[in-house]
Amino acid sequence: MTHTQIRVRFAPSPTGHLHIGGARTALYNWLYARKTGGVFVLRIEDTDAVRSTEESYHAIIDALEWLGLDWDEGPVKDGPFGPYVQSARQVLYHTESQKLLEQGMAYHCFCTPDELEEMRSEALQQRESTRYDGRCRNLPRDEIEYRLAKKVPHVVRFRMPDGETRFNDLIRGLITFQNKELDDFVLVKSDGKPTYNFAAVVDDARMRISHVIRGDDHLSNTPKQVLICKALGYAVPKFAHLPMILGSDRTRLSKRHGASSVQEFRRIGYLSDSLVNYLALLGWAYDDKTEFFTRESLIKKFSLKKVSKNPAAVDPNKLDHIDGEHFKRLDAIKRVSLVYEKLLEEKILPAGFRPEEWAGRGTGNGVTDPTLRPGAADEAAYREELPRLAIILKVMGNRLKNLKDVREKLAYFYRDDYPRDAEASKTYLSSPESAARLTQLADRFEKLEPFDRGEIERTTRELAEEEGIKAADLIHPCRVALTGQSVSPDIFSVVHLLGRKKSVERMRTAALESTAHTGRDVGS
RNA sequence: GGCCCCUUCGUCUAGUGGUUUAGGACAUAUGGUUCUCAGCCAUAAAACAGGGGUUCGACUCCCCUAGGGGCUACCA
Repeated sequence: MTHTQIRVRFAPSPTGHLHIGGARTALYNWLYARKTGGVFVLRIEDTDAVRSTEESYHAIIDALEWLGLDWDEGPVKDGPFGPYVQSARQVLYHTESQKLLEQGMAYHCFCTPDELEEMRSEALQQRESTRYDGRCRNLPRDEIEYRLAKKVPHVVRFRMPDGETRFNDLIRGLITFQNKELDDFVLVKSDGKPTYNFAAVVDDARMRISHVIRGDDHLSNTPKQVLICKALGYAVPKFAHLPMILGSDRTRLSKRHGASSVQEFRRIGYLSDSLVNYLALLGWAYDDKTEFFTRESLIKKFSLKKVSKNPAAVDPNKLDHIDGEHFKRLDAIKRVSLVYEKLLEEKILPAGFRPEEWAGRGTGNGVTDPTLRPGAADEAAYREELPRLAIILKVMGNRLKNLKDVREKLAYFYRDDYPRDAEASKTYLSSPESAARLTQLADRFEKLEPFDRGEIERTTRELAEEEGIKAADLIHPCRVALTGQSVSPDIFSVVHLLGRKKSVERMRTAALESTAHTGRDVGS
């Protein structure tokens, strides 16, 4: 075994979804391992029997896989230092705690939770420290044997030595704690399970972890862990404590802050590449310019030395921007299939959607692919719609910045119950003139041959000129009639993509509604 | 309360004693282009928490104060 091999780990507890704070910790560990040619270990810390769930375990595994953070050793992918789930390592914690007990570095404590609670509230009242007072520290040997034999519930506590404990944090430098500030903390709970501090140290040592990279909420636990290491004769790993990630209001991340789990970001439609890129930037920067990174470029550029010390607040705007950058760079095929999936997920694509009804053959719009099989089953719907969707995306251009906006920006291409902006209708569809113009324009579209973008524009401008009005006076009502919004891509392309049938239909409906609203006949 | 950590534009950050009138990005505002929007181009506003030192010189080093965060569980 090489002693220089770098081994890092991500050790989540399966008590909920993977938070973006945890995701960032996992990412930095992964990056460090990949950068140094080291090993990335995944370990599940499920010593809290009450809060750990199978569901959370799967959620975390899924999230890591989605982020592309593959581990070299861990659940699913076994390695030489397994098992990698703490509940399966019970014997080990037991033997290690026995060692400590035998050497007198730990002791049995029979205090009940009630006693401890009393101790604590008393200390609080006297405005004293709430540390354990050590009343079981020096129980007579036979007394201990007796209670143990009688199976009196007990825990194992660490016998805190005098002196001070220091360690050199890779990000924060030398940190010193006075041991008397730490108390005789619990190593083994009364159910026989190890506490976090104990299990983590034992596993880190047995798994040969060389660098512990984790959130800075663990900074205060570190001296305890160093002390356990020393008591057990383990080599002390190097530590790197990452700054915390805060909500946009700079308080601790919680449900109030909207999306905070990887799973939610995924559901909203962020690309995993984007989340990885954004998370990397939360607490780390390569230089004063570069902010677009792929996993590969991050591996090249990442360095623990450049990790910042101060907590970072999540900025949804910046995430959106980064996401847009990645979305923009997607190749066309990939983008089309991602958007198609999103359309399905969002249930925008109605079951049994038939492209030809919208812009299909015979409308002369040239959108359909002649190689497509007619009457295809639903599974083939994708293949059928693909060419049209590709053109929709091309026409949308950079207006569709990400997957997140698919619902809002693409619905009118796929269904008739797309959202309508009341303000837009009021502005462009409420006058008698607009109804009349829509009708005139629809009449022309009905007869237009060929029905392509160029002809659509030509006839629209022609009508405007004949009527002595600006083209915009035709364009705006038409846009609202077709899309329900006052913003859209190039309107002639939209008419073309929607097809003659749908376009004319929507324009006539809008004209009718407009007439109904004004309450009188607007015929010539 | 005790201990530990942190403090550059609204946000993420660059900056490691002089090259700085403190740079970039997001967001914001204004103008140009256009059928709207987006985009693109140009421009603007925006920060070294406060106070003491050290030094010829401090955003950079030290101390204090303030603010924020963490730990102080038989949670992790």
